[in-house]
Amino acid sequence: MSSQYTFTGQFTFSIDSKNRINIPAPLRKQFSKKDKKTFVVTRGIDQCAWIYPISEWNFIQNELTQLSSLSKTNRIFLRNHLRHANILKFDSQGRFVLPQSLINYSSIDKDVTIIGVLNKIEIWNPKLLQKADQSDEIDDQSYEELSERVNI
Amino acid sequence: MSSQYTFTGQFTFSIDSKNRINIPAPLRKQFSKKDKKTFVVTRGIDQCAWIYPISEWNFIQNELTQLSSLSKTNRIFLRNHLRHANILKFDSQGRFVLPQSLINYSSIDKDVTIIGVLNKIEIWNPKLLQKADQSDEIDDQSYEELSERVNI
DNA sequence: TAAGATAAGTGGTTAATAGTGGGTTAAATT
DNA sequence: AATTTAACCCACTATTAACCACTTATCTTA
Repeated sequence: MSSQYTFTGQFTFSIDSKNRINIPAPLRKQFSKKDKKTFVVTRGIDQCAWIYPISEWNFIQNELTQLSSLSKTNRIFLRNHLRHANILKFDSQGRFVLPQSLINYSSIDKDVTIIGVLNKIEIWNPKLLQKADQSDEIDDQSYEELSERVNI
Repeated sequence: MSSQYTFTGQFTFSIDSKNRINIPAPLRKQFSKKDKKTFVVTRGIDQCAWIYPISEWNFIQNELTQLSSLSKTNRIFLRNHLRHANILKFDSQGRFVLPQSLINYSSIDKDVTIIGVLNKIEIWNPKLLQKADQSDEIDDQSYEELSERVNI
């Protein structure tokens, strides 16, 4: 099953004095009626926050139940991915308050860069994203491997 | 599956004070009804912007959904390819506004050269395209390799 | 070939929406 | 009860998107 969400694009907004962040309108508009402005914010694997519409999150949760807790890797993975998940809604203006723990985790200060990555939305400190841009290069070998899976 | 689009030709237009670019009528006319004037503009691999009709883009996007975000290479790849993708429509006159980030990326100033390249349309700064023409030559060896894949 | 008609490219104006800031009330916590 | 926190509402401004208008080019038909 593939996602109904296809978030794309990049936006730089500011976080206000009440820790509210506006979801860019083009992304917000994609939210289906059934998801009712409800989503999950959690830690990204990189130093950013991830947002999943609730139906996407439920789907991921389903996959996670397949992982046996007998494996240590699985236990750690499950713990770290579930404990930081917050179920939230955005308000009538399309904003939500980013929990302090995630502000700390992703070192967010005043400005945030919001990017659409298919089934999720990422919230970054612009400077950290820029740094990641520079350091995270894909080597030729990896490109070769990707080219066998994706035809662009 | 092969594309329904076969864009060809070259056109030089101007970008106006509101960053609008006109899609040349011969290219525009090819847009199918189901795509409803909707397309994606994103970074080209060379220093230009790429336009995909939405159905073409969806096909690419489908392949991208197969990549798990647990892989670091995948995360970087997905981020960098999706963040610059803007879903747009052209207006009743057949124009669209080129996002500032892409204007910067492709160093577009006043005039643009628009060329059809099968399933996508490329937007260039005329000077850069000319420069690419001169420097990007295909050597005999590469032509030999191509000849085994394409029968012209 | 000329004239009219149609379409294409370009420019500007107006109306709607998006982003941002702040205040008020309700809820929760201590 | 007092203080803090969160939800809700209202308002301002800048940007964007829809609309209208004009000029140039192309096509058609007499």
